[in-house]
Amino acid sequence: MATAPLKLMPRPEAPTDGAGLHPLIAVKLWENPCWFSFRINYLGLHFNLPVYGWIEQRYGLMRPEYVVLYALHLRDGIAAKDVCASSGFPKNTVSRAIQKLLRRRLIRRAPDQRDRRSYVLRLTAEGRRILDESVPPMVARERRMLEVLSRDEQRVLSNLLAKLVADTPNWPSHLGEKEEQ
Amino acid sequence: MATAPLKLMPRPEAPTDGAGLHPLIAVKLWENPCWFSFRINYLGLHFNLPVYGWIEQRYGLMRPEYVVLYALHLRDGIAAKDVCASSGFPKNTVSRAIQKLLRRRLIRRAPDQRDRRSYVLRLTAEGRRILDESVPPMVARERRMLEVLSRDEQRVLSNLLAKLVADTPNWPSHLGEKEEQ
DNA sequence: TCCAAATGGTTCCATATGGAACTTGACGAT
DNA sequence: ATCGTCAAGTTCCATATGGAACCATTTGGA
Repeated sequence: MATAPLKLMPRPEAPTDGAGLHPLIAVKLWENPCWFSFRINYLGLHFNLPVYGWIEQRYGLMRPEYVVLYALHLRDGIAAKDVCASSGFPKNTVSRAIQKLLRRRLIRRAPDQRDRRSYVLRLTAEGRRILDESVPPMVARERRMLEVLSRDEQRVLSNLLAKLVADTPNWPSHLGEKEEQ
Repeated sequence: MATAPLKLMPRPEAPTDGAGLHPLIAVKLWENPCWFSFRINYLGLHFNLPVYGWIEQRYGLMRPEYVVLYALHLRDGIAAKDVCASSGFPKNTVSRAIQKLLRRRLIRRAPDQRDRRSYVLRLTAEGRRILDESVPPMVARERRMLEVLSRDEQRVLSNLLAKLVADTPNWPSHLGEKEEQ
């Protein structure tokens, strides 16, 4: 039982910032009981929209397809179920994405020896090429987003967000559950 | 020109946490050049999925519809364009959401005197009732998510995220732009 | 050992979603 | 005044998306 969280996060400092902010965005930012989820979602949007828009019109890859590709970039040899678990996409969406990537020869797959229902996915050279080309702009975008924060602030933010992510397995999956599903 | 951001955020402490984490999630968390956007998106997911799932099956309201409702909860008398600007939904989606809310008498609207293309949106008593009922569980969810953080950590996190949101108007809207669209 | 339940992946289908074109009104310049 | 441009909202349409049912395999209990 932690101490009760704050009722509402107050405007931290003089709003010298927030100059060009749309009035309703300012309201959602400063007078919102759900300040956390709004900020998270809003920031996510400002990454996803430009990044996945760019990827789609440059490579003709939908978001789920690129998500699969990117996951393989981090760990070659994973299975569809891993992509589902780590991305939150439903398995049919991931399945379809994989089909399209196979047809375009950006990945290949082999039956998993340990579990014959499953497949081991791997990047092809062409798939790797696309990633080598597209990841740097993504990273650049992120850096641009974080640019207002000092290096120390970035470190602190990283730690706090990591703490939250690491705690997600303990969160109830539905609303109104009495904890412990 | 700020100092160059960190190449990669290192695992901050001994991974005493991260116990029940799926291996690929751990990888995306600790070995990801785009650590920020992953964490943001992942956390957003763990709010949106349960919350909007609950709202849909309880009230039959889709996400865009509830977003409109919630915006009116924060500021009565806004217009559709404000919801678009602050939520990131395209205007046709918001338009449709408003139609459905009108038909269900959860909101009403009047022509805007200053601009006769536009409408002033307001909650009805029934709309307000739904909000009074549904907002507390949402807030509870958020609190549950933030529970691992101390009150001070929550305050710091709030400030850092607010800084970022306040800076969004300065971000280029497309990838690969040479700053300053 | 065998059967029920769970799991990885695919297919089917209904629909929510967003791009593009359109209508009406505002607004600035000449 | 009048025209061209832009903005607010709506409608149309093609499609990406996710729920549900399905098959094949694995798992774990009795």
